[in-house]
Amino acid sequence: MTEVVTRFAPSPTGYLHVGGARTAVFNWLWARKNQGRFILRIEDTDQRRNTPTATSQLISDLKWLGITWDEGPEVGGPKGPYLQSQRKEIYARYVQQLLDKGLAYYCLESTEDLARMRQQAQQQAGALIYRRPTTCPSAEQVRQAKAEGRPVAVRFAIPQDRPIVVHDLIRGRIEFDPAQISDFVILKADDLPTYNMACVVDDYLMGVTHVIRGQEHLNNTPCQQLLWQALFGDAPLPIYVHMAVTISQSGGKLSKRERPAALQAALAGMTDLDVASLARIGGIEPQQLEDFIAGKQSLDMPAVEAIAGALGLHLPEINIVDFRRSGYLPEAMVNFLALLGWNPGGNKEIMCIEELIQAFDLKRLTKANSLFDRGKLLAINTEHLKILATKDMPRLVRHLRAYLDEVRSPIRSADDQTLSRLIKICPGARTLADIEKKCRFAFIPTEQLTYDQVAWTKVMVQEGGLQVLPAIRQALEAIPPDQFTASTIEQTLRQIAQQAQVGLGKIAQPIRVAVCGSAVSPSIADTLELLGKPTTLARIDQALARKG
RNA sequence: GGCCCCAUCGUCUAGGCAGGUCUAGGACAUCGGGUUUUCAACCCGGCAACAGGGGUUCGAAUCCCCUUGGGGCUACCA
Repeated sequence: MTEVVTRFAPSPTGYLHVGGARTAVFNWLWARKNQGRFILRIEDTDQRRNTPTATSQLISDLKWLGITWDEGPEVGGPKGPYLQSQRKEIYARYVQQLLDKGLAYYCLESTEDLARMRQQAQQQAGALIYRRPTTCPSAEQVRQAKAEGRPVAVRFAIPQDRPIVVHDLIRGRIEFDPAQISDFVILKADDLPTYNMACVVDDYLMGVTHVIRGQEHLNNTPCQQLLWQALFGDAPLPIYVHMAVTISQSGGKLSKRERPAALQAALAGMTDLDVASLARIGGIEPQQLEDFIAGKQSLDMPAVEAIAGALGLHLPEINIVDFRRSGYLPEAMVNFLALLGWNPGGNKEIMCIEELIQAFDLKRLTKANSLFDRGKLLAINTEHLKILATKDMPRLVRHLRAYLDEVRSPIRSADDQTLSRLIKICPGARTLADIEKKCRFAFIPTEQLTYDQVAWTKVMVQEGGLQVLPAIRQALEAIPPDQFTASTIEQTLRQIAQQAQVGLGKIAQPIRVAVCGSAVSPSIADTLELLGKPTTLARIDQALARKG
């Protein structure tokens, strides 16, 4: 039995996308399940699209998810380098081999030539299918073209003598007609290989046994298989596994465009817009914002996020960072991603990493595309939050701290013991953001406390909260400082409620609004204990003074 | 347009390959009720699906064909 080797091979064009993360999860799970190796390979052969920071961002997103690789950037390995841009000479050797064997040939068309040919083909049959001309450019012509700075590419000649049969682990036998497949470019004019070429060479050299990827690559597979056979003869092909893809609510691919689209839709639906100040927040011109709202112009991410943030708008999460910033747990993310297109067969859904590795099986991958459902993610996150709180509090505290740092919450100054306490007094929280929102009142100075006007009017004015507050204050003040604990506070408040013959809510809500400024916080006793006696009293006084 | 993949509740799916045990199971969402000091969580209950049409068969969600619908590819992107 040969060792299982899988790889995740993203092209570094930005943040790690959920779809990419899902591919990474499946490859990683399969390698771990089989005690095999998992490789991270960076496919940066497109010089125009790659951004310099993308690789490090990608790496930090994978690390956050808890995905570790045995070979790749940062950890190295025997088959490196793991950045394709650093493997140029390797690919060049293999391209030359194909050229020598007559299985590939040069072509000298310019981009404009190809565009013209494509247009012509469109009018007749459909797509352009490039075929080897009877006489290909000679070595002399190639040299001359290069000297003149004209583009020179190398194409692979698709053998036309037999159908191409691909075997896919979940889809079975798939037959392709070679007449439908264009002779594709393997070496670009910039001397870098194309995806199909680099992928095949690297998968072979790195000993990849299972190619697990999205089904958008299914049509590349005959090309890659042909290339593999031309280059490596009878060497066993990797096992191809084309997973169904994840699509968005709107139908197509889950795209980064969803975030700007959500913002645009929200802005377009607003009546009283302060375009000038919003544009300033986004760091753009008012006219640009107008055009964006009208759908005439796009905005870059920082601008989109700044404006959405100013409006308190929640944008749909697309990248792994988005989920991290929304307070999701990595183990919930991995659990959810794994369940998108796979399931263990029984009714078990909530699984920790170890359980996922145990249960994972490529044969149980689903064939149909699935819709990304954030509601389900939320539910899974809620479960994991609950599990971690009882089974691994230190770990949960680390997650919470990382989240607080990420969103620069005032709570981030608290020590670990306090964080663990916050988690305990927020038992039903769905995300780390819930905990932050619910507890931040205790970490801002009393004088900077803001009051939610709706809650204030309802609880303090309409329901007469301000009238009962002085008596409550008196009772709380009577509690000795060393006994100002949740249980004593609760006892005291219940007594007041009983004597006044009202429900606890009539007592608790006015205090809550007075000390938190809002109608939402942990249970009232926990809230006051967290605040401490002096602050509690000071805030009640401040609230009482507020009525004027 | 051409080629490839796919099709069970609103969503993720079990069941399909080895046809009867499926009056189709679970989870999320939703709705109703309960608990409750707010939010959330929690408990109980309800609604809800085999895309359509033809075959094969004693019998089809399951096998075959067609239609329809969805997705992907059709780059010197990956």
